[in-house]
Amino acid sequence: MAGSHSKDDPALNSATKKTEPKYVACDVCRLSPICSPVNVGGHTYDFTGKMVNRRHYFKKGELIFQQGGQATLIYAISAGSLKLIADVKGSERVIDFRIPGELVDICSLNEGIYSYSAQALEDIYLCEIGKETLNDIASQIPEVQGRLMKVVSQELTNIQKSSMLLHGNVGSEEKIAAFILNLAWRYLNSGYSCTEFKLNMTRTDIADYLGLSKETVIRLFKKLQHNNLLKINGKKLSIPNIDELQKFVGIELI
Amino acid sequence: MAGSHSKDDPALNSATKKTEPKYVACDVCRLSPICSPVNVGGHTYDFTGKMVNRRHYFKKGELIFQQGGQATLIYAISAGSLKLIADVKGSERVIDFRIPGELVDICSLNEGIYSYSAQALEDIYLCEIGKETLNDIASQIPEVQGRLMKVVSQELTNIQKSSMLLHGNVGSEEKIAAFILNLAWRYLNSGYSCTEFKLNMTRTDIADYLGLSKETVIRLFKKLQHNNLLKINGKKLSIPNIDELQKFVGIELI
DNA sequence: CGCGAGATTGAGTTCTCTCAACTTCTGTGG
DNA sequence: CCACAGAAGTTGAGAGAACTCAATCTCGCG
Repeated sequence: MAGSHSKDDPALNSATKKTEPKYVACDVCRLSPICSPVNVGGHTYDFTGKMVNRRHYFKKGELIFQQGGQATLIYAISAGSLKLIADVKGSERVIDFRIPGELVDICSLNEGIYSYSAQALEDIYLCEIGKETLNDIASQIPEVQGRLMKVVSQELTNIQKSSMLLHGNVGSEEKIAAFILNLAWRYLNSGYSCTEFKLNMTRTDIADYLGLSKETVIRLFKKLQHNNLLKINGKKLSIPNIDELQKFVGIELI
Repeated sequence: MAGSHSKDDPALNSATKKTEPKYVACDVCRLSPICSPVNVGGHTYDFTGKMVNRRHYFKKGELIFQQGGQATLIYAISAGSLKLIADVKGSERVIDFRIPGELVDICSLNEGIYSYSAQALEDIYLCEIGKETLNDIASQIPEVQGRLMKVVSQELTNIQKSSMLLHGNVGSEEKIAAFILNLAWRYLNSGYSCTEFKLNMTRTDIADYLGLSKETVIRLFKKLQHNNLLKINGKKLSIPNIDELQKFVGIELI
């Protein structure tokens, strides 16, 4: 019964076909203020050609950048999703995930090196912006500076909100629910359905991200499903009643 | 044997005497770029008088601002420390702590309302900046805009680093160690000793912040002390070997 | 079709929480 | 300065949650 209508839903289906992925619309991308033309002294300029490399393709499993490497580019996801991972005591730890429309690592703006690695969870397309060029243009054109400011402070708010959500919950069941709610919220921000989307990461990734074992994640998914807070079928997830989920998590996000 | 040299250590002793607290130096404050005079067209202007209210006093336990309230001011701590708390499912949850030199809630820059409350952990002094005025001046003077950008993106990096540190650890013992390491790093950033400082918050606050019970926090403190990673005496804390602690946590921060 | 990664399930162990008693610290009023 | 009350910190014991280990199942891909 499920899946009949999922063929055209980009959230469920991004880049699964090898041919042409569903790119996210530029106007939901967090970088869109930067990519829009600028009006200076009555003339309109488009700087993006100088610094934006659009839709760079990366294969599933490929590393986009590596922890410790020189940070010269800023990435935004056009299609597909990825995970951020860091080496902690010799083993890999999942720091976060990124979905279409989101920035990958805005922190690198004022950091010289990447503090984690980014790995494609599926075939993805990224827009890349040269950090140096962006900073140069921003320092010369106040309008761009202002927009960049908007982008960064919006990102700050998002990170803070996510962190509060995941951090504030004691029980593991609530933690997982909060994780899903956070994802839902982010899909909504990128113009997708917030009640039905695909979990592109493995259970192990989720477990690692939340600091739980994969078995616990599986069992709590089942428990949440039993309590009618989630419906999960493999990687397909849907939220029957988002208000119930929010009540359970204890935070009004959507 | 302890305490003989602690009388003049501001980290150990901020605002414990009722008379005059040890204010943090302006040049370690995260807002100092904003408070410094600006050069415009060959002339030097100091806007701070227009928008900065210096060293506003708050009593221990007092609320600086409240979750849901209108965010009109941005705060930086001049002396003392505070906790950020939010209401989750009817009960109070500790979101984070702030120490001298740090900004209290830079997120409110582009949010209309506070997403949590701030409560003084001891008698504190705060510098307040009017949000509106700051935004106005920033939009008119590129130099200020650029500095504000610097402040915000630095804050973004800090939050991200803290979140990564606390989020990335599986075991509770490592979680607490990471919390202490994070505090140490922040005290260092504010010009204090990173190996010896005071825990101004209660054990319950720490437990709440980390999602543990207060009993577990106490027991794990004891365990960490037994393993020579920490020395704890009431609220006084010292780190015998910070490299050992970092190795234990698995992240090189200092 | 078979391989391998990922997902699932069960059983036993370990860790953390809860509850309750008790001690210590702190601030206030006499 | 002392006594007292309330808050914070500490400790122990039993219950519950999450982890580990191991076996099995499923699905996508070559």
